[in-house]
Amino acid sequence: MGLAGHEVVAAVLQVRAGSLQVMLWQRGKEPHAHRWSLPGGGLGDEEDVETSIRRQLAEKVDVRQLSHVEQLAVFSNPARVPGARVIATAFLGLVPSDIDPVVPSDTCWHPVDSLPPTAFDHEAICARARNRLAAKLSYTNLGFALAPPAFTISALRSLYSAALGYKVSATNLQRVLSRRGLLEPTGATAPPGPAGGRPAALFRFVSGEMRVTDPFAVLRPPSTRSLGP
Amino acid sequence: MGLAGHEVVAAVLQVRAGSLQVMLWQRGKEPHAHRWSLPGGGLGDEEDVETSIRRQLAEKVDVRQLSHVEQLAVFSNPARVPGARVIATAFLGLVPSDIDPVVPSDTCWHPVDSLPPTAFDHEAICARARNRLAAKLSYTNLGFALAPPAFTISALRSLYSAALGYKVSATNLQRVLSRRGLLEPTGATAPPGPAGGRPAALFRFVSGEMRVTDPFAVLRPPSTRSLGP
DNA sequence: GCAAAAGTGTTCCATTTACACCCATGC
DNA sequence: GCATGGGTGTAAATGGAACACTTTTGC
Repeated sequence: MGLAGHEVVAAVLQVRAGSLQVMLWQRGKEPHAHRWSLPGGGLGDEEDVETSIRRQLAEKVDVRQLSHVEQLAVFSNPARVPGARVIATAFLGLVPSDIDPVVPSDTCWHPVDSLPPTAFDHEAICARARNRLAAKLSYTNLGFALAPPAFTISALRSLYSAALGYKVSATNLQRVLSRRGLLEPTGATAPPGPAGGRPAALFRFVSGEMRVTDPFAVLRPPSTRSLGP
Repeated sequence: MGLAGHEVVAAVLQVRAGSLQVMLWQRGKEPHAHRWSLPGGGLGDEEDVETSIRRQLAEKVDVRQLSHVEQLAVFSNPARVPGARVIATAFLGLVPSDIDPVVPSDTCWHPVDSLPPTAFDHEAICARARNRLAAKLSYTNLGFALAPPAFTISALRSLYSAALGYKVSATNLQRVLSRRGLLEPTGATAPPGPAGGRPAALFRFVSGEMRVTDPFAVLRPPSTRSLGP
């Protein structure tokens, strides 16, 4: 194993059954036996932290279809884990809602709203992940990482509502994302439900790479003429 | 020294002489002799990364008056430094424009626009620091960390212009910051210059702690009545 | 009085929200 | 036909940008 005293962990989030959930595994041994823990582990000699967390998620829990991975922060409190000192680089990982990864028997998903007893500082890491996701949904195209390849606007609305924690209007969601050029219609439609109703058009995200779409909320650079240096 | 293979470094930024500058020291020895480097060093046994970078800045370069410190990211490319592997937690540090820290003779300030040859990945870290500062000036009260205890609006305008890299209007700057409740008049005024002119009122920032002031650019929660879950 | 710098009032514009209305389908 | 969900048109509100105008000083 590579660098001693350093680990990488990830809060992998997905919207499942209408709520935002995080993947946790239950520890079998001390310390913190039976508590729930984020996946992760040591850093290899030849890998950077992002490569490492992707490898470990793929090896340990078969999460290969991450639609987005980004660094959150370093957690370095000397007492964060008992025993020899370990500092952690924490990541946010996202999985589209149509994927159901095969996970080991000690691993399952938990709503971020009601976490079971967690190990170490993993609750704080989950909270950080959640906040980062909510913030970026507002000013980037990160919705692509929660959504399947094609979706109706109302399906997208549920994803955003679950991730943000409050109801989002389908009308305005479509308008905002369309005006920013993030959505395009696939041309196909979804069949209506048993109760009838107009068939919903299917959309896709134009890009699968994260991009900032609302860079300057205020204090924009002057628009037309230069005001000088 | 504490944890092997891990260091903390900081891009300390300050607006000096109308431009945004970063504090760098010139390396005397290999590797990367004569190149310019960010201050930092190893992590002690009993300190977390933020405590560590604050200690090192205070010890090595007498920067005790940091108005703001925040984590940027971990830089972990296995080849980022020659020899034994070292990963770095990078910080952004800010110093108010009225402070002139005493720095060692090998250390000086450089405009972030025209950096000298830098060591390792320190140029990328500077770029990250700069971008973070510019972004947070727009949606937080972080201006307090660049400004002296009391200042005129046009002085504040220069600070924002230097940090953002483009001209900011004094009129709108005052309006935006006042509406958000970030500024308050001290009651005093600054004397006009030799050419005359109306004396400028002095202002201060209400808070010296960073706070997000513009949390939802779009996709706000519904305003009045709840739409249900 | 005049120039210079500071501050305010007003208008304009972009964007988002809210809501009413129209559309397409199953029964 | 009518209930049900989907989509659009449109008005209202928000908030920032631009710019003209007033205020206060030095000379």
